[in-house]
Parts: sequence; structure tokens; C-alpha cells
Amino acid sequence: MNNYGDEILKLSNQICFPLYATGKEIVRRYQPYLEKYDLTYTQYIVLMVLWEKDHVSVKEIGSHLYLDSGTLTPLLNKLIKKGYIRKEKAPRDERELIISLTKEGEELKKEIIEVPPKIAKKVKLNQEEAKMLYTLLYKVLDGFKEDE
Amino acid sequence: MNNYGDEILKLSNQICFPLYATGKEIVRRYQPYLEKYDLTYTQYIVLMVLWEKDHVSVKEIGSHLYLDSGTLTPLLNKLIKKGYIRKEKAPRDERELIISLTKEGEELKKEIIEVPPKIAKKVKLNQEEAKMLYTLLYKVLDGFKEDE
DNA sequence: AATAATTAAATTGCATGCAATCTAATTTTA
DNA sequence: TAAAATTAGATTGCATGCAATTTAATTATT
Repeated sequence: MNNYGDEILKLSNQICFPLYATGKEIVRRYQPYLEKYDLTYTQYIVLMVLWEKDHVSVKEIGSHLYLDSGTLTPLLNKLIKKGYIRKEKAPRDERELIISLTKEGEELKKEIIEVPPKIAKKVKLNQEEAKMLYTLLYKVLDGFKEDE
Repeated sequence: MNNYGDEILKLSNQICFPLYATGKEIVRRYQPYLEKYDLTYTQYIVLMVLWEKDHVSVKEIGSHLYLDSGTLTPLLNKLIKKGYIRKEKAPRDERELIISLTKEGEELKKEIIEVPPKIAKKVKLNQEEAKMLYTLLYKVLDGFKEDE
């Protein structure tokens, strides 16, 4: 038989593994560069959210990063202990925790911009390919979002 | 001010973040379908390797899946406990462990083919897009391999 | 207003995932 | 061939990542 549907099915199936593997490799490749700042990849992307928009709730961080409180709560506590962020209850809604950058957390941004280019160099895609990959990945992510 | 550095650090400008996020989502989406077979995603892909080629070493499984012994050793022990695989020392080289499917492990293959189509349906890409994504992901993975 | 439903974050428990180190077996080399 | 180097797996320790549950605060309902 091997019709059109079968082909898509096979390909989609084959796509899951490289997605999983590449995601994992990204984290692994970042680690040595972040070590210098005593950060893990996940801690780094939490800070990226805050550098873009400070004073956000745990919920909002989670929805940007596809992470839940089970992951974020202990991770945020570690970032507090490292002195990069601070948390306080939202005055309007005491269920919410507002996360903010400390001065140290803000300063870190200036130093850490040296890191992404180093990883970029290892991702051997030209600009066009990178753009295509970016588009396709968000298509998958958005498609997932649809059916939940 | 919004200078060059700011742009670099924006989540939306990074190819790494969607790679990380999509990989994570893949695992998460698989989980509910694999639960029925008492398998996790990682255990499932280990079995996939074996379904394709039985009697392989831990090392070989790891190189296919980008996993090391620190991950595989306990995971393989769980699969043994579940009765899907078995391990024995390689007679030629006693450092090597040869992993093989049990009858139960082989049979599982026939049932589990129902799972990938369910995930495939959630990955909302057409054939051309899927093919492109596949190519780009392996380009990234192969590029990583180069510089190690 | 009192109760029910919902929501944000914390907690618990389990399964990775990986760096670093260790042990035993095999190869290389001096 | 004896010592050194390498290699395959196991172990340890730490950091996610997520489902499920709990707790506290807020909102919706009656």
C-alpha cells in the first residue's frame, strides 16, 4: 500500500527522535559556557525571560518556557540563593509570586551575551536554514498547543 | 536603548530555545500513550533500537541515542525488571554487555506500532515540511558531532 | 454572604541526563 | 612481556522535568 498517509506517518515518526536528541544536545552544549556563570541552561533561559521583561509571575515564566511549578519552584530558589533574582508576593493577588532581577542578575546580562554566538557557531546552519528550522519548530510547538 | 546585545538575548531570536522546548514536548506528548505499556519515552527508544537490530552493546545503544552509561545502566535494569530485555557479557570482550530482546520485548513491537501514528497526528506538518525539518535537525546533530 | 469552583505555587515521587570518577578488561607500547 | 594507556560499564551526585496532590487565595454561584 504505502500511500501518502503512510509516508507522512513514517516521517513524522522519524522526526520525533531527532527533535528529542537535538534538544538534549543543545542543553549539553550550552553547559560548559554557562558553567563560568554558575548557571545551568534552564536557569539561563529563566533569566532570559526576565531580561526581556522583569517582574513576572512564576506562571508567566512557565508559559514562556513550557515549564511547570514543579520544575520552576526549586530552580527559582536556586537563582535566589545565587543572588540573581528575588521573589515577592503580588500585592493584588497573594497567590502569585512576582520574580524580579537583582542588580547582580541585571549585570549578568551584559556578560552573558558572549555565550549565544559561541553556540551559534557550532550550529552549522546558514541564515536561511536557521530561519526555516525556526519556523518549522514553532509550527510544531504551536500545533501541540492547539490540541490541549 | 535596545541595542545589539538585547536582540541576541531575546528568546524569540534564538534557535536553541525552540529546539530545547520542542524536544521536551515530544517526550511529554509520548508519555500518555506509552503509559499503557509501562514505558517511558527513553525506554521506548531503547527498545526501538533493539527492534531494528537485536543483540547490541550498551555503547552502541548509547551512540544511537546520544545517551551515556550513566543514563542507560539504570534504564536497562528497569527494562530487564519489566521483562523486555536481557543482558549478558560479550564472550569476546568481557567489558561489553550485549543487550537482547526477550520474547515479551519482541512481542511488544507489534502492539506498540499503534503509538507513533497518534503522535504523528499531533505534529501538524505536511510531508514537505516534515522532510525539511528532518534534514535540518540532522544537519544540526551532525554539525555537533563534527566538533567533538 | 456562604459554598463551590478555580487558580497559583509548593510539594512529592519518579525517571531521566550528564559530568566525573571508579573498576575491570583489553590494547598498546616501551 | 610488564607497565601504561585505553575502553566499556557502573556508580555518584546534582539538576531537571513532569504528573499528581496539596495548600492558600480568589472568583463564581446560589
